[in-house]
Amino acid sequence: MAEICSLSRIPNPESRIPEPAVPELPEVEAVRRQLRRVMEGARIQRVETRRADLRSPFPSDFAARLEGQKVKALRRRAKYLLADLESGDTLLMHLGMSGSFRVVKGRKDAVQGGFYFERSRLDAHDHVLLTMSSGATIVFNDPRRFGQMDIVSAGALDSNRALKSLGPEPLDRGFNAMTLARKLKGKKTTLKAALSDQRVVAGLGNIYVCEALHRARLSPKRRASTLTTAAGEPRPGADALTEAIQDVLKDAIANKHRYQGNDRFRVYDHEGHRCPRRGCAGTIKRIVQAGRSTFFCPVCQR
DNA sequence: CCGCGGGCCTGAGAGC
DNA sequence: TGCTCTCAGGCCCGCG
Repeated sequence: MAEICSLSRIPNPESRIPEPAVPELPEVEAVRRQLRRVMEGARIQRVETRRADLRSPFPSDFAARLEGQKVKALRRRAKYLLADLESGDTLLMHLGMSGSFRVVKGRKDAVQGGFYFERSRLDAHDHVLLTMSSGATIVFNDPRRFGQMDIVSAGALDSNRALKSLGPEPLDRGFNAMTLARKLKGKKTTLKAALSDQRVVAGLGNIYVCEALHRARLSPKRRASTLTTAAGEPRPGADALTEAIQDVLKDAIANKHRYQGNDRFRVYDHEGHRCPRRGCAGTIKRIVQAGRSTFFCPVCQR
Protein backbone atom coordinates (compact mmCIF):
# COMPACT_ATOMS: atom_id res chain seq x y z
CA MET A 1 0.00 0.00 0.00
CA ALA A 2 1.09 3.60 0.25
CA GLU A 3 4.62 3.97 1.44
CA ILE A 4 5.36 6.42 4.21
CA CYS A 5 8.62 7.87 5.33
CA SER A 6 9.00 10.44 8.04
CA LEU A 7 11.18 13.42 7.39
CA SER A 8 11.83 14.89 10.77
CA ARG A 9 11.39 11.93 13.07
CA ILE A 10 14.19 9.45 13.48
CA PRO A 11 13.07 6.04 12.22
CA ASN A 12 11.42 4.40 15.12
CA PRO A 13 10.87 0.72 14.52
CA GLU A 14 10.50 -0.20 18.16
CA SER A 15 8.25 2.76 18.93
CA ARG A 16 9.79 3.35 22.31
CA ILE A 17 12.68 5.53 21.25
CA PRO A 18 12.08 9.00 22.67
CA GLU A 19 10.85 11.52 20.13
CA PRO A 20 13.52 13.88 18.89
CA ALA A 21 13.50 17.25 20.50
CA VAL A 22 12.12 20.48 19.14
CA PRO A 23 13.34 21.29 15.64
CA GLU A 24 16.24 23.72 15.64
CA LEU A 25 18.66 24.50 12.84
CA PRO A 26 20.11 20.98 12.44
CA GLU A 27 16.72 19.30 12.42
CA VAL A 28 15.32 21.79 9.93
CA GLU A 29 18.37 21.32 7.74
CA ALA A 30 17.89 17.55 7.84
CA VAL A 31 14.27 17.99 6.82
CA ARG A 32 15.32 20.28 3.98
CA ARG A 33 17.77 17.73 2.61
CA GLN A 34 15.11 15.04 2.56
CA LEU A 35 12.29 17.20 1.32
CA ARG A 36 14.23 18.75 -1.53
CA ARG A 37 14.37 15.36 -3.22
CA VAL A 38 10.61 15.36 -3.66
CA MET A 39 10.14 19.09 -4.09
CA GLU A 40 12.91 20.55 -6.20
CA GLY A 41 12.08 20.44 -9.86
CA ALA A 42 8.65 18.99 -9.15
CA ARG A 43 5.35 20.71 -9.66
CA ILE A 44 2.81 21.20 -6.92
CA GLN A 45 -0.34 19.72 -8.34
CA ARG A 46 -2.86 19.97 -5.54
CA VAL A 47 -2.94 21.67 -2.16
CA GLU A 48 -5.28 20.89 0.67
CA THR A 49 -5.45 22.65 4.01
CA ARG A 50 -7.46 20.67 6.49
CA ARG A 51 -8.05 23.57 8.86
CA ALA A 52 -8.04 27.34 8.53
CA ASP A 53 -4.89 28.09 10.50
CA LEU A 54 -1.76 26.92 12.22
CA ARG A 55 -0.20 29.57 14.45
CA SER A 56 -1.73 32.09 12.09
CA PRO A 57 -4.36 31.74 9.37
CA PHE A 58 -3.34 30.49 5.94
CA PRO A 59 -3.57 33.22 3.31
CA SER A 60 -6.95 33.05 1.58
CA ASP A 61 -5.28 32.35 -1.77
CA PHE A 62 -2.85 29.79 -0.32
CA ALA A 63 -3.81 26.85 -2.52
CA ALA A 64 -4.36 28.97 -5.62
CA ARG A 65 -0.89 30.45 -5.50
CA LEU A 66 0.78 27.08 -5.05
CA GLU A 67 -1.14 24.83 -7.39
CA GLY A 68 0.52 24.39 -10.78
CA GLN A 69 3.78 25.93 -9.57
CA LYS A 70 7.12 24.24 -10.04
CA VAL A 71 9.49 24.37 -7.05
CA LYS A 72 12.78 25.85 -8.16
CA ALA A 73 14.69 25.36 -4.91
CA LEU A 74 14.13 24.48 -1.27
CA ARG A 75 16.26 26.65 0.97
CA ARG A 76 16.62 27.18 4.70
CA ARG A 77 16.96 30.41 6.61
CA ALA A 78 17.29 30.00 10.37
CA LYS A 79 14.50 27.54 11.26
CA TYR A 80 12.43 28.44 8.22
CA LEU A 81 12.14 26.40 5.02
CA LEU A 82 11.68 28.43 1.86
CA ALA A 83 10.37 26.88 -1.32
CA ASP A 84 11.03 29.20 -4.24
CA LEU A 85 8.38 28.90 -6.94
CA GLU A 86 8.51 29.68 -10.62
CA SER A 87 5.99 32.46 -10.12
CA GLY A 88 8.49 34.26 -7.91
CA ASP A 89 6.44 33.56 -4.80
CA THR A 90 8.10 31.74 -1.92
CA LEU A 91 6.35 29.22 0.28
CA LEU A 92 7.53 29.88 3.82
CA MET A 93 7.33 27.00 6.29
CA HIS A 94 8.17 26.67 9.97
CA LEU A 95 7.98 23.49 12.05
CA GLY A 96 7.30 25.29 15.31
CA MET A 97 7.50 22.94 18.27
CA SER A 98 6.00 19.77 16.92
CA GLY A 99 5.82 20.06 13.15
CA SER A 100 7.01 17.29 10.85
CA PHE A 101 6.72 16.28 7.23
CA ARG A 102 6.24 12.88 5.73
CA VAL A 103 5.99 11.78 2.16
CA VAL A 104 3.30 9.38 1.09
CA LYS A 105 3.95 7.89 -2.29
CA GLY A 106 0.73 7.73 -4.26
CA ARG A 107 -0.39 4.55 -5.97
CA LYS A 108 -0.91 4.59 -9.68
CA ASP A 109 -4.57 4.41 -10.54
CA ALA A 110 -4.76 1.99 -13.45
CA VAL A 111 -8.24 3.07 -14.43
CA GLN A 112 -7.97 6.84 -14.33
CA GLY A 113 -4.26 7.09 -15.02
CA GLY A 114 -3.58 9.42 -12.09
CA PHE A 115 -2.47 8.72 -8.54
CA TYR A 116 -4.51 8.04 -5.51
CA PHE A 117 -3.75 8.67 -1.91
CA GLU A 118 -4.99 6.70 1.02
CA ARG A 119 -6.91 9.13 3.15
CA SER A 120 -7.39 6.56 5.87
CA ARG A 121 -3.77 7.12 6.81
CA LEU A 122 -4.34 10.75 7.75
CA ASP A 123 -4.68 11.73 11.36
CA ALA A 124 -6.18 14.71 13.10
CA HIS A 125 -2.94 16.68 13.06
CA ASP A 126 -2.21 16.30 9.35
CA HIS A 127 -2.95 19.90 8.42
CA VAL A 128 -1.49 20.46 4.95
CA LEU A 129 -1.27 18.13 1.96
CA LEU A 130 0.87 18.99 -1.04
CA THR A 131 0.43 16.52 -3.85
CA MET A 132 3.29 16.76 -6.31
CA SER A 133 3.29 15.97 -10.00
CA SER A 134 5.24 12.79 -9.22
CA GLY A 135 2.24 11.49 -7.33
CA ALA A 136 3.93 11.83 -3.95
CA THR A 137 1.99 13.69 -1.31
CA ILE A 138 3.90 15.76 1.24
CA VAL A 139 1.97 15.80 4.50
CA PHE A 140 2.59 18.42 7.16
CA ASN A 141 1.69 17.24 10.63
CA ASP A 142 1.75 19.53 13.67
CA PRO A 143 -0.08 18.59 16.88
CA ARG A 144 0.67 21.81 18.73
CA ARG A 145 0.20 24.03 15.74
CA PHE A 146 3.08 26.35 16.58
CA GLY A 147 4.14 25.85 13.00
CA GLN A 148 3.59 28.26 10.18
CA MET A 149 2.93 28.28 6.45
CA ASP A 150 2.76 31.45 4.45
CA ILE A 151 3.39 32.74 0.95
CA VAL A 152 5.71 35.65 0.40
CA SER A 153 5.47 37.62 -2.83
CA ALA A 154 8.36 38.06 -5.21
CA GLY A 155 10.68 40.74 -3.91
CA ALA A 156 9.05 40.86 -0.49
CA LEU A 157 11.35 38.32 1.16
CA ASP A 158 13.76 40.90 2.52
CA SER A 159 10.99 42.92 4.09
CA ASN A 160 9.12 39.93 5.46
CA ARG A 161 8.44 40.31 9.16
CA ALA A 162 9.65 36.87 10.10
CA LEU A 163 12.82 37.02 8.05
CA LYS A 164 14.02 40.58 8.09
CA SER A 165 15.22 40.71 11.67
CA LEU A 166 17.04 37.37 11.61
CA GLY A 167 20.70 37.46 12.55
CA PRO A 168 23.57 35.78 10.73
CA GLU A 169 23.53 32.12 9.73
CA PRO A 170 26.07 30.45 12.00
CA LEU A 171 27.15 27.95 9.35
CA ASP A 172 27.64 30.48 6.60
CA ARG A 173 31.17 31.23 5.54
CA GLY A 174 31.90 34.61 6.98
CA PHE A 175 30.36 33.88 10.36
CA ASN A 176 33.19 34.41 12.80
CA ALA A 177 34.07 35.81 16.21
CA MET A 178 33.84 39.33 14.84
CA THR A 179 30.30 38.76 13.54
CA LEU A 180 29.24 37.34 16.86
CA ALA A 181 30.98 39.98 18.92
CA ARG A 182 29.25 42.76 17.05
CA LYS A 183 25.88 41.20 17.75
CA LEU A 184 26.66 40.78 21.45
CA LYS A 185 28.05 44.26 21.87
CA GLY A 186 26.42 46.16 24.68
CA LYS A 187 23.94 43.39 25.48
CA LYS A 188 23.09 43.47 29.16
CA THR A 189 21.31 40.14 29.06
CA THR A 190 22.82 36.76 29.73
CA LEU A 191 24.59 34.69 27.11
CA LYS A 192 21.71 32.23 27.27
CA ALA A 193 19.13 34.86 26.41
CA ALA A 194 21.32 36.50 23.79
CA LEU A 195 22.03 33.29 21.90
CA SER A 196 18.38 32.30 22.04
CA ASP A 197 17.52 35.59 20.33
CA GLN A 198 17.15 34.94 16.59
CA ARG A 199 18.35 38.47 15.87
CA VAL A 200 21.76 37.66 17.35
CA VAL A 201 22.34 34.27 15.72
CA ALA A 202 19.76 32.55 13.55
CA GLY A 203 18.67 28.99 14.18
CA LEU A 204 19.65 28.19 17.74
CA GLY A 205 17.01 27.10 20.23
CA ASN A 206 17.05 26.11 23.85
CA ILE A 207 18.89 22.85 23.30
CA TYR A 208 21.79 23.94 21.11
CA VAL A 209 22.32 27.11 23.12
CA CYS A 210 22.90 24.95 26.18
CA GLU A 211 25.14 22.60 24.23
CA ALA A 212 27.21 25.37 22.64
CA LEU A 213 27.76 27.19 25.92
CA HIS A 214 28.93 23.99 27.55
CA ARG A 215 31.31 23.29 24.71
CA ALA A 216 32.70 26.82 24.95
CA ARG A 217 33.01 26.54 28.74
CA LEU A 218 30.95 29.69 29.17
CA SER A 219 28.32 30.19 31.84
CA PRO A 220 24.78 30.78 30.54
CA LYS A 221 24.42 33.38 33.29
CA ARG A 222 27.29 35.47 32.08
CA ARG A 223 26.53 38.91 30.71
CA ALA A 224 26.65 38.81 26.91
CA SER A 225 28.61 42.01 26.53
CA THR A 226 31.57 40.55 28.42
CA LEU A 227 32.61 38.76 25.25
CA THR A 228 33.15 42.05 23.42
CA THR A 229 34.95 45.31 23.80
CA ALA A 230 32.98 48.54 23.80
CA ALA A 231 33.76 48.80 20.10
CA GLY A 232 32.37 45.33 19.42
CA GLU A 233 35.70 43.57 19.00
CA PRO A 234 35.87 39.99 20.21
CA ARG A 235 37.19 39.40 23.69
CA PRO A 236 38.46 36.07 25.11
CA GLY A 237 35.69 33.52 24.86
CA ALA A 238 34.14 34.90 21.69
CA ASP A 239 36.34 32.67 19.56
CA ALA A 240 35.54 29.61 21.61
CA LEU A 241 31.82 30.38 21.46
CA THR A 242 31.86 30.87 17.70
CA GLU A 243 33.59 27.57 17.22
CA ALA A 244 31.35 25.80 19.72
CA ILE A 245 28.18 27.00 17.99
CA GLN A 246 29.42 25.78 14.63
CA ASP A 247 30.71 22.47 15.95
CA VAL A 248 27.54 21.68 17.84
CA LEU A 249 25.39 22.38 14.79
CA LYS A 250 27.65 20.55 12.34
CA ASP A 251 27.82 17.49 14.58
CA ALA A 252 24.06 17.46 14.96
CA ILE A 253 23.53 17.67 11.21
CA ALA A 254 26.11 14.97 10.54
CA ASN A 255 24.52 12.63 13.04
CA LYS A 256 20.91 13.17 12.06
CA HIS A 257 20.69 10.03 9.98
CA ARG A 258 21.81 7.90 12.87
CA TYR A 259 19.99 6.70 15.92
CA GLN A 260 21.49 8.59 18.81
CA GLY A 261 19.53 7.41 21.82
CA ASN A 262 19.94 9.47 24.94
CA ASP A 263 23.50 10.49 24.21
CA ARG A 264 22.49 13.02 21.63
CA PHE A 265 23.05 15.88 24.05
CA ARG A 266 25.81 16.40 26.57
CA VAL A 267 24.00 18.68 29.00
CA TYR A 268 20.46 19.29 27.75
CA ASP A 269 18.01 17.31 29.89
CA HIS A 270 20.92 15.81 31.83
CA GLU A 271 20.26 17.35 35.22
CA GLY A 272 22.14 15.52 37.95
CA HIS A 273 24.49 13.71 35.55
CA ARG A 274 28.24 13.96 35.78
CA CYS A 275 29.66 16.67 33.55
CA PRO A 276 30.81 14.92 30.35
CA ARG A 277 33.92 17.08 30.06
CA ARG A 278 37.09 15.06 30.58
CA GLY A 279 38.58 15.83 33.95
CA CYS A 280 35.61 17.84 35.18
CA ALA A 281 33.99 16.54 38.34
CA GLY A 282 31.00 18.85 38.11
CA THR A 283 27.33 17.90 38.05
CA ILE A 284 24.90 19.23 35.45
CA LYS A 285 22.51 21.70 36.98
CA ARG A 286 19.13 22.93 35.73
CA ILE A 287 18.08 26.53 36.20
CA VAL A 288 15.29 28.61 34.66
CA GLN A 289 16.15 31.65 32.57
CA ALA A 290 13.47 33.72 30.87
CA GLY A 291 11.01 30.97 31.62
CA ARG A 292 13.07 28.28 29.88
CA SER A 293 15.22 25.48 31.24
CA THR A 294 18.97 25.92 31.09
CA PHE A 295 21.31 22.98 31.66
CA PHE A 296 24.95 23.66 32.43
CA CYS A 297 27.96 22.65 34.49
CA PRO A 298 28.67 25.24 37.20
CA VAL A 299 32.21 23.93 37.57
CA CYS A 300 33.68 24.19 34.08
CA GLN A 301 31.39 26.85 32.58
CA ARG A 302 32.50 30.28 33.66
C1' DC B 1 15.10 50.31 21.43
C1' DC B 2 15.47 46.74 24.89
C1' DG B 3 14.27 43.13 27.95
C1' DC B 4 10.87 40.60 30.37
C1' DG B 5 6.73 37.98 31.07
C1' DG B 6 2.58 36.03 29.32
C1' DG B 7 0.06 33.55 25.73
C1' DC B 8 -0.73 30.18 22.28
C1' DC B 9 -1.10 24.67 21.96
C1' DT B 10 -1.30 19.47 22.95
C1' DG B 11 0.86 15.26 24.59
C1' DA B 12 3.61 13.12 28.02
C1' DG B 13 4.29 12.09 32.51
C1' DA B 14 3.57 12.60 37.51
C1' DG B 15 0.66 12.16 41.39
C1' DC B 16 -3.47 10.98 43.75
C1' DT C 1 -7.58 2.78 35.88
C1' DG C 2 -8.60 7.56 35.17
C1' DC C 3 -8.65 12.05 36.41
C1' DT C 4 -6.14 16.51 37.02
C1' DC C 5 -2.15 19.09 36.96
C1' DT C 6 2.30 20.67 35.25
C1' DC C 7 5.75 21.12 31.93
C1' DA C 8 7.90 21.45 27.37
C1' DG C 9 9.48 25.78 24.04
C1' DG C 10 8.89 27.90 18.95
C1' DC C 11 7.62 32.93 18.10
C1' DC C 12 4.83 37.07 18.98
C1' DC C 13 3.01 40.91 21.49
C1' DG C 14 2.39 44.28 24.96
C1' DC C 15 4.25 46.62 28.83
C1' DG C 16 7.48 49.53 31.36
